Amino acid sequence: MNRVLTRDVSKHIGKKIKVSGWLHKKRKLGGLNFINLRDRGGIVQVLVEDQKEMEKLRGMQIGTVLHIEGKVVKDERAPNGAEIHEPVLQVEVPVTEEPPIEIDKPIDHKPENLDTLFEYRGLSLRNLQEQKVFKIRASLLRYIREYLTKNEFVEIQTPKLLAGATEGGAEVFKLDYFGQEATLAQSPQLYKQMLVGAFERVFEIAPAFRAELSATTRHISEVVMLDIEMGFVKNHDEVLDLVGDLTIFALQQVYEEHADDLKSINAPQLIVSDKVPKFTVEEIHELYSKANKIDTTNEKDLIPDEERWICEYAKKKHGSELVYAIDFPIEAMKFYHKINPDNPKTVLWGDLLFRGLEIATVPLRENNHETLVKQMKKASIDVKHPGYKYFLQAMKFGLPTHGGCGYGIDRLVEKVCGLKNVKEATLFPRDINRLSP
RNA sequence: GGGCUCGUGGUGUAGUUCGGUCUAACACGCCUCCCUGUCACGGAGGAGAUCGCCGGUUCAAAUCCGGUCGGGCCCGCCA
Repeated sequence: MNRVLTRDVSKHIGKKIKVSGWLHKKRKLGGLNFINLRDRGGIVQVLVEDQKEMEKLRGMQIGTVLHIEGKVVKDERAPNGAEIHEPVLQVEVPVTEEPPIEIDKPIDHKPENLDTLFEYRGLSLRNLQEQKVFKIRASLLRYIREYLTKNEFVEIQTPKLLAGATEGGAEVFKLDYFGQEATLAQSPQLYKQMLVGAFERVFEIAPAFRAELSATTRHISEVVMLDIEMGFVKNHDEVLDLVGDLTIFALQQVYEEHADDLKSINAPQLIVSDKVPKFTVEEIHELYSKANKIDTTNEKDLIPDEERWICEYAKKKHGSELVYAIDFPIEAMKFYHKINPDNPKTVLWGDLLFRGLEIATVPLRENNHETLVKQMKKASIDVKHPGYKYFLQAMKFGLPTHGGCGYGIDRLVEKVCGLKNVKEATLFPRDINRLSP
């Protein structure tokens, strides 16, 4: 007999079917017993009246792998209007050990208890509520791919084992590579720029490794980044708008497809407008300083509280939970950024913020070989180092005006699902204290 | 790198302020039994913790002190 998925059971009323899955819940009421069976499609209720059949489940814990044959009966009292009667149970994998955490009820996500959640991650993901986050994550990535592919971006994969650091700034992991020192890529930055010379438009969804000693709710040491790079752009706004439109599209699609899931995990309602509103860093400093009586006008970057504040501001005044901070001061620039020709104290660089958190950086690149070399020397970078040599080679042989983004997928999922810690949006998070599971 | 916090059965917590009736309580889970419409089922009973670890103070330590290990949060930095 062919297997029927639990979500399709109600289509077989009156027929005998077979379902396979995991024992999810036992409710014994004496002569009448209910068990729930979980498979990839959800849950089905099985009514077990035969004591001999029920005996097969004595000592069997949640997670026991079962095959059940029985008759589908329509009944208003059953969770989906139908359930399985007169079942014959076959235990494929008996589970006799009590699960260390509960998986049939919502799992506590208090910060101090997240460690337990991750210690038993393989089991906690069997919880239906936990799974929703990762189904939503998968859908987000699907819609992002869909949008970019439609706009003629080529999906690429760049090496993660590198001969040197790709950028300044973030700390990198060092490792032994056949006797030579190698690093783990903290971003595909220079590779994706090189590939603009070949494909014009590229994107990559891949892990990036950050060795920073940051223990906060928004840092993990292995992150999944969406990197986009596009050539022949007219100006910075074109790049900002593409990344903004992409985000609005993916969010709207996911909120439509997963409306029930998002509601059940208490995700906030989505508020977005047609375009992501933009504020210069200077404007944000002024607005924030005025509203909060704290002077941030001398900060080179936004402080975390400003990021939260401007998001609230944009939501109230512009009906958008997405907001751009643009024109960062030159003190914070990286060597490959393009200085703003209209205001040389600033860089053509925007940060995309969502629900109080920086989720992407969206700059324009310096594509003049000579200017770039100057900027690298100013940043004390060895232009002959193998980590930069080939990047400069591509630059020398013609890269058009281009820009793109580094986009934190984990952070996006966190905020979409209304979670409080980026680790909760990651299947197996890596942080300064955790390298397994 | 800096600062602040927490550690009690399998899980989540109470108790720690002010040491003593803590012989450590509650909920969930687990075990046995009862229960014919449960769906966070209900009821009766039961097992399970030397209170992270080491040392100190004291007649007496889950509780106070020191060290150590393991978490969490914030800042810096970043996605």
